[in-house]
Amino acid sequence: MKIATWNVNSVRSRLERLTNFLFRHQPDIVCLQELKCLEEVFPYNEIRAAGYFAAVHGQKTYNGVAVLSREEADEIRCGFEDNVEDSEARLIWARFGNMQVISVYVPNGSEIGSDKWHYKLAWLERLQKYLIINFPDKDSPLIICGDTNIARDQLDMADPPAWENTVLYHPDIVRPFESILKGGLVDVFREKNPEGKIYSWWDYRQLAFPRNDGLRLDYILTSRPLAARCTAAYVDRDERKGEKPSDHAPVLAEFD
DNA sequence: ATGGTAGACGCTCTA
Repeated sequence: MKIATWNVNSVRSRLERLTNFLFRHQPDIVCLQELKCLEEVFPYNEIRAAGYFAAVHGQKTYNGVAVLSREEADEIRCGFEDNVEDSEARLIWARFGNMQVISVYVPNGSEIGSDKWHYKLAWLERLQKYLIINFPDKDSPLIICGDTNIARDQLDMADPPAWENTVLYHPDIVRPFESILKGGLVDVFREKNPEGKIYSWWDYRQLAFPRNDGLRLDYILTSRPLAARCTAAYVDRDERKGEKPSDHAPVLAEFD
């Protein structure tokens, strides 16, 4: 089983890249973030022609998440369903038999102390609560993929001092993220690449990609029994090259 | 403190 996660930065402007990616890798599941479109204009036909079903939680201009799959999901749910008023499409859950897959797009946070920063902190608390309430069986097959907008530690940053106390690396977000992991999830990329210094995002500006001045912001997290069956995890850097790349490269993991 | 780039939308916001 092959799983991928990719912040595509607009699914419509990245459609040809995405279908080529699907053809090249033949993943079973792909979690997408930053669709930047409503469900009614999501390119279902092209994705279906590429051999995939799509569970979509869309939003105009911003955010938007999806789960693409070879087999159609048995059940789909959007958002935390926690009665908090929230118009941002940042989480979708899909069930395939007893396996559950979640695509997440954690808020960026803009600037420390800003309204968006406080929204990010609150969102992470809601995510933690959501996981505790909805996934009490820590041994059931669960996969959470997405752009967390969080680097865990120095191994996830090319230039750690540059990111100290920014919205992408700050104790107030690293702490809850580590707490979520301790709740029974494994960062399978880290497990397979303990030496770190491999990134999934590079700013479009200042030649960040050619200088490999990146961060690892995109994660594949799984429950422990699934993680034990992970055979490989890697970043497809080629997708950050060439014409019109997303600023994120896909992260992939394979399971026996 | 600013600006560098990209995408969607509509002359600005978000990342």
